[in-house]
Amino acid sequence: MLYLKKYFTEGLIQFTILLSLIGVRVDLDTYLSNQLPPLREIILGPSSAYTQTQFHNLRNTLDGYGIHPKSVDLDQFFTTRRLLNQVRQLDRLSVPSPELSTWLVHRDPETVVSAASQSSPSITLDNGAGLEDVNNSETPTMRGGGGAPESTYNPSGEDSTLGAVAPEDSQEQHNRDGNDDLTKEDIDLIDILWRQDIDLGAGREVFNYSSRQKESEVEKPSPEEEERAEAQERWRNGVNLQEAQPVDGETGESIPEQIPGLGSQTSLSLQECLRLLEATFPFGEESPEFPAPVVTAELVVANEEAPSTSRGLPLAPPLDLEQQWQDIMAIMELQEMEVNNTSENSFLSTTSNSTNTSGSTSESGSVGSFGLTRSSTLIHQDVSLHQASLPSCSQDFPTLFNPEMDATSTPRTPLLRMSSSNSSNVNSTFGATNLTGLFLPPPLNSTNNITCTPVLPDPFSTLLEESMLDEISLLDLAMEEGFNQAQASQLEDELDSDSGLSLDSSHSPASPSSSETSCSSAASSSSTSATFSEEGAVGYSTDSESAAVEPEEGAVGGYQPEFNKLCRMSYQDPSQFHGLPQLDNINHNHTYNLPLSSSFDEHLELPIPTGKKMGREKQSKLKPQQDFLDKQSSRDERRARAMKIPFSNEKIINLPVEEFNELLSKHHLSEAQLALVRDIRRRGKNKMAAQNCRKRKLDTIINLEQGVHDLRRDKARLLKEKMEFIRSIRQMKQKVQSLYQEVFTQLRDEEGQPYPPSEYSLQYSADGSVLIMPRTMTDQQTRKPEKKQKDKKK
DNA sequence: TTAGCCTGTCATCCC
DNA sequence: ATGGGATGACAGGCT
Repeated sequence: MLYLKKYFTEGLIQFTILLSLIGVRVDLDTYLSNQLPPLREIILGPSSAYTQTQFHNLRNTLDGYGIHPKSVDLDQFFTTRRLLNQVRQLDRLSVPSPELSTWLVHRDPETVVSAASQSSPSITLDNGAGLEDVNNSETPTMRGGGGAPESTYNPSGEDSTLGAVAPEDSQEQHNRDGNDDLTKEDIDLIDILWRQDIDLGAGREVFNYSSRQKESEVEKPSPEEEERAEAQERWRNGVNLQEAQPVDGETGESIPEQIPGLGSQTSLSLQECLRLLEATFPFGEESPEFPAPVVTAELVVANEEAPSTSRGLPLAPPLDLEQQWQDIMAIMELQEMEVNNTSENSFLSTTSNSTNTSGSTSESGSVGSFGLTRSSTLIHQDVSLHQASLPSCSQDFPTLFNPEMDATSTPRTPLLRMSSSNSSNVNSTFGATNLTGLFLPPPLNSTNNITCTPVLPDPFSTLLEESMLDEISLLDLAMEEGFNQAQASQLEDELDSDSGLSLDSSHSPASPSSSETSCSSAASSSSTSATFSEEGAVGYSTDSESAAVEPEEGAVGGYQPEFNKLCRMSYQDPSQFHGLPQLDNINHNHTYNLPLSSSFDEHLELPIPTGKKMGREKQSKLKPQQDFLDKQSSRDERRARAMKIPFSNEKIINLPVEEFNELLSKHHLSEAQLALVRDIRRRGKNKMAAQNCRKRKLDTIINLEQGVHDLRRDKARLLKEKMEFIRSIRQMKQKVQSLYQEVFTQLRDEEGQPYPPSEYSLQYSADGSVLIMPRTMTDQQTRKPEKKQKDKKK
């Protein structure tokens, strides 16, 4: 029971942490019953996957997670997994560069070439004419990947995938060389951005904070500081933009108190919203002006609570960029599920093409990064850039760079018109492919248009901001619940980085959840071949790994170290393999650490390993290394051989206790031999136990990763819902406000004079009637609860 | 040469 | 008391 408790505790604690971090209350039962069967196994107890004799059955499943992490074909599986993880990482990291390169490509082929070779700083994204000119000639290049003189891009799907990440190689390398924190990407982006500022001759003052950082960057600011700066700037921009909205700053302060539910409730029903609205937005309480949106109020709160942490800036970045992007990415993922309209090829063509272009020289690479990094920093500053990149859907959301998301970026023609340098062009630019339609329900979109100032005309900006604000509110919530910001972020960092897990929820073409698993399963099912070793383990190697074995060595039965790699697992129950069609023809050797002599003497029930089952490297190594082989034989094998143990290590280890004792009684062994045999048995058992233990750990990690992915998705969905509700609330508030104005202006006192709004206001009474009251009275009534709430906050 | 990973082994706890 | 499973820690080999 203890281990069960342990599993439960482990899973529960980690998920509790996750949930607390995310700020989403999730019904665990739902996950246990529906979404996370593996998790259920973890929490409720060890599953069959944890027993040595049954996880073979899982080999047959198509799901990658069905392949047990320590299954015998896991060599192939994890090799594939590692590679795919790398690709996945590249995919994430690369998002920026390819996108930017595309910009250059579209601007002008010759310019691109020159940019690639000379890193021309004269390139400006505001040059609309250039983009227009290239429109006709460039479109086929984007789609087909051919024709572009500077492109060496291979249009094949696989290559395009890899090609798309080619420039990220350096990034990946960089990542590998540096620390492995996820936020490193952001740091890299910032770094590139700064370099681009200089390269393009852009005034540093364009990036208020970044430029200041840049000036001091000669002294090499730490990556953490850079990241903070980035987040800070984004956040401050979010603040400014929010404040720029037609919002009454005075009223904005009271709103958060009025709608406390929003902070702790990430999912509100419409009725709840209405109820909240009614309950918290009494008529006439405030000035007739429209009160500040809730999100703004939350921002204010965050602003007040966030201590200044760096460089005298008053505001600290309340949220993690990576987290931010992942959230949005998850939202996009959600959208992707709703709008399943992909066009990977054209997307990949574009990215790959641009990849090659930007990758031709280092300068061009940095130039290629310009668009993304710049936009990522200037999402709220440079409207034209930002909007211009929106059709591809990736400039604002670099980590969302995802072919599956290409539904939003499929039309290329608008992209070529993205030369608009003012916000008025946005609507025409988006035209039929307006992302708003994908992202927001039409009514909400209209709401957005109503409530947003021209500063924020496009839905992505709003979305991003709101997502950020949601993050803020969630963090606030977390802090209210006992998490301080540092703890929360630290925890998140630990979860995202230190664990070594890729919590990336992106669904790239190399997405682990799909391609990786299918790849591995395919490899294991289609090209597996059974291998047998002296250790008695059954191994599987793919064709690529298969090679001939030296017959004499097989006959000798020497334990081959490399061979061991294919035969890491020892299994006790060969019957588990029966019933698996693709494994029917597999012979099984369940000996374990079989001593050479005994294996020869007893002629175990297993065939001599054939050369086919040996790895290629083995071939090259085995021949000249007969002595080496002996050395590499397991110590127990050698000991058993030396002690002339008359039976195999496999028997020593795997026989049941009764049979084992019987075996010992049959052979008259010396004390030393008996001790050795028992040691061999103990070590063999422990070895398998260790394998299972590690396997279990891996399983847990994988399941947790999946769980995190699911939670992120849920979080994104909830955030999206919340945003929609907020928009609805805004809309309703506006309606209420207009109604209020209309009613108020029509009211007349006994003398037929209108009531001055500064002295009177309308109040809802409990019975639904509307009263006009002097403001002095309403102030007295409303201040009391305000005070109470303020006290509560403290 | 070094770091990271993998595996085997030991010690220990627990059932 | 014994066997054995689970797991942290460590060492050695490999890449």
